[in-house]
Amino acid sequence: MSLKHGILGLLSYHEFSGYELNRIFADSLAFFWPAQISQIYRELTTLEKAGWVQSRTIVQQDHPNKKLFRLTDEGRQELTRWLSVPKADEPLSSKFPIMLKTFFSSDLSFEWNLADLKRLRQKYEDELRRLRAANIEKEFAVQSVEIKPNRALYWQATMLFGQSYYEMCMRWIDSVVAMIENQER
Amino acid sequence: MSLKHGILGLLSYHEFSGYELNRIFADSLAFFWPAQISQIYRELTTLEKAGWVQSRTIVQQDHPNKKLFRLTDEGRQELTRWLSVPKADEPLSSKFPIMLKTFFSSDLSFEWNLADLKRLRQKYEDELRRLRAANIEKEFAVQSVEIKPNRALYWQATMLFGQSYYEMCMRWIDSVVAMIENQER
DNA sequence: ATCTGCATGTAACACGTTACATGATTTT
DNA sequence: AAAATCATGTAACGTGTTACATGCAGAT
Repeated sequence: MSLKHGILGLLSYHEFSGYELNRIFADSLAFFWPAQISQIYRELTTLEKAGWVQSRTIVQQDHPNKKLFRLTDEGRQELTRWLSVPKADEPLSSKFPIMLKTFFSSDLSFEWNLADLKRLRQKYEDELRRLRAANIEKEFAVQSVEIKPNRALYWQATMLFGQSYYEMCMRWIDSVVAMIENQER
Repeated sequence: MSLKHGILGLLSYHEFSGYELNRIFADSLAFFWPAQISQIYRELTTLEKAGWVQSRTIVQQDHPNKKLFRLTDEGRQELTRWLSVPKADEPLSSKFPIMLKTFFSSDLSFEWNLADLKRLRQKYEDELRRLRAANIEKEFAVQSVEIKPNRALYWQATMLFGQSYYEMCMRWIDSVVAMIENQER
């Protein structure tokens, strides 16, 4: 029930095509809301049927034509309604595939699990570096979105979450490695 | 692609009915893999068609009959195959609905957001308490699952993750509250 | 009397993923 | 010459959610 609202949120900043929305998702929202471009296109048609967005076609000569979507008044109302639902009412935790595997990891050897966790730690480290280097404000500026200080504040808050999350995951791996090494003796 | 494997994993411990599997999911795996009972039933029929599990019906007099599922050799192979795929190959981050909302929170007032974050913090605190009080080993013992020390080790690892996650979320809220209060002045 | 627990499921819908199709332009 | 970028989408399948149906036993 939320890719729809992510799209409404972005369209509340500016008019975008499906293709542009996909870029923004990949650049700025992917950490907490990965999205496929095909799904974005589908949701856009659903949103238009619902009357929450409206499209107009821009004819281009050097590139294929594009369809720009803008938020309608009803769409803006729906966005505000969604935002007004307390965060505490959302399901707190989603799915953590890595934990599901960890839960059943006793089937494999200690050595294998230690090596596997090491690789995973490296991947978290890489992702953390990528996140720290990311610059949402710049990316939005490229898309000619106005950077109001309040907006930037909440963008930064989500970036902070991403970094805290990866750091926590790395500390968790260190603890588990210690637990395994203790058990081994 | 993973509820299937969660079920295979549990059936590698012991024979269970759909109803029992649902209990175990709710008691022990819900934090990192919430599951609906209707979906569990559906996956069980899919798994049986695939030849990964096999059922037998237990006739009962005081209660409705029940269908116990056991892992086949092919099922065990599939479980091992899945476990052997490096964790680093899994998608690192899933969806965080709370972050999606946070990202677009500039539409609402500082006061509203502060109050909303406060409520959310309380909810994390409650969940953390619940998790700390949970005792997977006991719950499995009730289901007559053998508690091998290696199993218990990885169960604990996932519990540790849950706790670290909630603690991190609470610290994150504290930081964001401070950010908002700084901006306000 | 009403609710909870035991036990199994179906149906409809919503959301997510993967693969495929098209075709010009621009960069490597 | 090959790959990436711009741009839109469809089809099929897989996964997840919500609502509904059934019915007995035991506890409040």
